[in-house]
Amino acid sequence: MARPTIADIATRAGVSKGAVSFALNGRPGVSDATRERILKIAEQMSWRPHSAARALGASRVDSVGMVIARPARTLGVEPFFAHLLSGVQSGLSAESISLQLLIVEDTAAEIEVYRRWTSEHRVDGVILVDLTVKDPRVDELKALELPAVVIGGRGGKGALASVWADDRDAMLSIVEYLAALGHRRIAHVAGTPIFQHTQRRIRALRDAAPRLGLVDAPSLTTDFSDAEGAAITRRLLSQSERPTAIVYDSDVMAVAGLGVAMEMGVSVPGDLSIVAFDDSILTQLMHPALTALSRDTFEFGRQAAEVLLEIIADPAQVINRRTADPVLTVRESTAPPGLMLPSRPKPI
Amino acid sequence: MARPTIADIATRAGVSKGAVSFALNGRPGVSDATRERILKIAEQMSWRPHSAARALGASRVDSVGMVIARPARTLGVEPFFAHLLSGVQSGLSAESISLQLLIVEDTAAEIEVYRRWTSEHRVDGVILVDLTVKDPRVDELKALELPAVVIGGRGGKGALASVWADDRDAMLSIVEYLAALGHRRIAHVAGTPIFQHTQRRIRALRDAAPRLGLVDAPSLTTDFSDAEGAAITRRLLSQSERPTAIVYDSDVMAVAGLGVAMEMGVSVPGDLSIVAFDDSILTQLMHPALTALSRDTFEFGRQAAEVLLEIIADPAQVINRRTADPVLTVRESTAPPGLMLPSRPKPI
DNA sequence: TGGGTTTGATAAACCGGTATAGCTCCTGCA
DNA sequence: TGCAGGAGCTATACCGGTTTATCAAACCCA
Repeated sequence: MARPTIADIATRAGVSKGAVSFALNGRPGVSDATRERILKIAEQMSWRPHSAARALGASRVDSVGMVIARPARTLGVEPFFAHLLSGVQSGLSAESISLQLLIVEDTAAEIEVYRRWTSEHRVDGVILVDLTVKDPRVDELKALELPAVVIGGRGGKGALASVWADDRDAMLSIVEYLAALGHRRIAHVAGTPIFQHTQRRIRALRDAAPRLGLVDAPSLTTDFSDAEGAAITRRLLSQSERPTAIVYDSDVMAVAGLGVAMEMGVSVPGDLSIVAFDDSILTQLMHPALTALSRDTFEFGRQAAEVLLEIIADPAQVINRRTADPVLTVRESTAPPGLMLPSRPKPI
Repeated sequence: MARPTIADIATRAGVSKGAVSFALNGRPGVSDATRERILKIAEQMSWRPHSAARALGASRVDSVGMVIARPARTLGVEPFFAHLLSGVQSGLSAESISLQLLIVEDTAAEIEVYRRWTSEHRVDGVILVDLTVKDPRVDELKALELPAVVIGGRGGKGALASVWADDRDAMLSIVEYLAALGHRRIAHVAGTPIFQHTQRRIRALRDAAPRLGLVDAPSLTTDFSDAEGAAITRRLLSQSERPTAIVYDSDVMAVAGLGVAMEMGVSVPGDLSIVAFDDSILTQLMHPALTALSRDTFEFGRQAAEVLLEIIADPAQVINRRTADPVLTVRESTAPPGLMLPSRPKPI
């Protein structure tokens, strides 16, 4: 009882292969009665298209790819990718398109993968993350004519399709809140400057500083690691004029920063307010729980998938879709500067 | 300049398609001289096999699948999957086999995916994680005749291939260490009892308790969430006879437990030692840093991929490969019970 | 020197679909 | 009544590889 093919269905229904193909794909060429009959037989024999056969004839593969170029050890901690992935899949599953995921070490390897995928016809399109300034992947993908969607960053003049949230607004919502609390010395422990989103956040803070009357608003870049996050925090808190609030570009760095504050006897949020530019279970596990910017990452992924399918259907168009704005979830790590706290039982 | 096919190579080399196929696949049927010539031309034209065409003729697809059945929100925090994935990929990339990843909500959906993959010929085999007792997936995969490897749990009588580490030994190494420090009241905040590894850990502790002279060694099951981890810890620490050490089945729960201890004024490791049955950046970020059991998850994944490829090559065999034993990484959260600590600057 | 085996290569079938040219009715309209 | 046009279907080519049957030439040994 091997898997049935459309030929089997054809004999059983007493029609030709072509008729079966028409019926199964909802194309004209067969009467409604015949179509009905064929569909029923296909159902009975539990027929499923052989993906390779279909991919060979037509040129679509019903599969899209996503490559993440980061060393594995920095991956798992952030729920970002897990949520993004589920979102992407939920967007794809409607059309029962499958997803190829690859984790590689660097961008060079990533580009190599795109080349291979294209020449082997393994994917119909790809989803890009972590867009850098002057990202070489953009040109490469254009050259390969491989449909692509950029997550989190306008495709720019190069004009790949994109799905993005407004980093600028997000940063503003954080610093405006801190300024409203009375903070004037706000530091920003940023990520790697090669990422476009890092750049946008830095610029947003710099631009807003005068308007909000901030005395000092330095952005200090890091490699996103907990170690550098801690080191920079240590430096900031050792200055004679300490910041009264620090914004971290990731939850991991924020947690590391909190640890440093504790270790130095700086009370949070009494002496220092902390905000994480990314929410996760991590921020909630801490004592005090960290105020964080929550983004709907799942939805982000879902929309990216949706846009990619549209692009694949019609590669001529360029779609730039803006997703819901991130919202600031205020928890226990932010307060007016210098606030005397009612004694909590040993804050940690 | 469309992608070259073997027909193009054949004309250019002045031979038949068949000869080209033989040459490119290193099979006998062509002379060394001709083979050489064909390979050079293929190289020049930068030929790559069309994956669909190859999959159609032969029956392999050069692609394996992995389905993770967990709600997305519990995923990302643990680096487990990220490391596992990279490991799997490193094992596959040698043979340039691609990986299909799917995150679904439950086992029913997972089984549905296996059925679909099989009937659509999308994968040559699959990798299973989170084996439960009486796991329905085992029978299903046998029925589908889909090659499979179980990660972290012997295939059992059902006899799927497997790659496993010794949970029993791992648990023993933890409790023997704690017992050696002098602990006699050790509690175990376990995961979900439906998982085989949870069962094995519980049994290991129960069996070892008398030998180690443990007064009390309860295993309390949870859903692996930080909330339940915290709740159980609260209950344990409210008893008149508190445990002096707690072993947590995951790093997230251990962190939540640490938070509860702090909140209740129980000093760690002075009054309570904490061990996490899984290591990650989380455990290192805490103050005190948590003693944890480190497993080489990457290697785990790599070996699983390796075994899967062997199984695919020869489905008759059953491989059960044991990986390197996990090791206990001692940090700051464990000490002899009742130890007076030299004052640390505000331990958190 | 002749029959049998080995070597190197070819032509053609095949995998399971899709696309298309073409054929046979049937209908409608002049 | 004759014919254009369309609906409904069949036959067949095709996608890009792999595999098999076949065959000619070379080789081997008695």
